[in-house]
Amino acid sequence: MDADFFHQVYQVVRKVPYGRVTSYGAIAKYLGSAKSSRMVGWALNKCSTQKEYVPAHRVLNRNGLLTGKKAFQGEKVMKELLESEGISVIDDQVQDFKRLFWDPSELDNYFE
DNA sequence: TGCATGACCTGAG
DNA sequence: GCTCAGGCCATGC
Repeated sequence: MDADFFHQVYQVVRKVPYGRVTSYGAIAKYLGSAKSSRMVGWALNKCSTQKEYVPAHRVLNRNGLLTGKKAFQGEKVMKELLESEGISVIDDQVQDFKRLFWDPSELDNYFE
């Protein structure tokens, strides 16, 4: 059972569609702990310790800002990854973030 | 054991 | 509309 808050974050992030991005708050809220949005960041910070790869580059803050780029191997890696998916990133700011935003609640269709 | 910090969000002034 | 403060849980010294 993936009762672990961290593990749940990883699962949700892994299910983020290609070319889409989500926010820490959305994940936290989806997990039922909107106030614990900080933990989402911590979870992703440890994502490197996980065996399974976690597309943390698709997770941004509420403003669509690449706040966690520092946690990556290279600060530009996150930008490269996003651009590689067709997402425009300017000054660590995702363009059309509102449009590319993907809410985890849509997973309810696949979950049960 | 206790204080401080961290990839944040929400509410109130 | 913008700014300040509070809150959440976990990790580090």
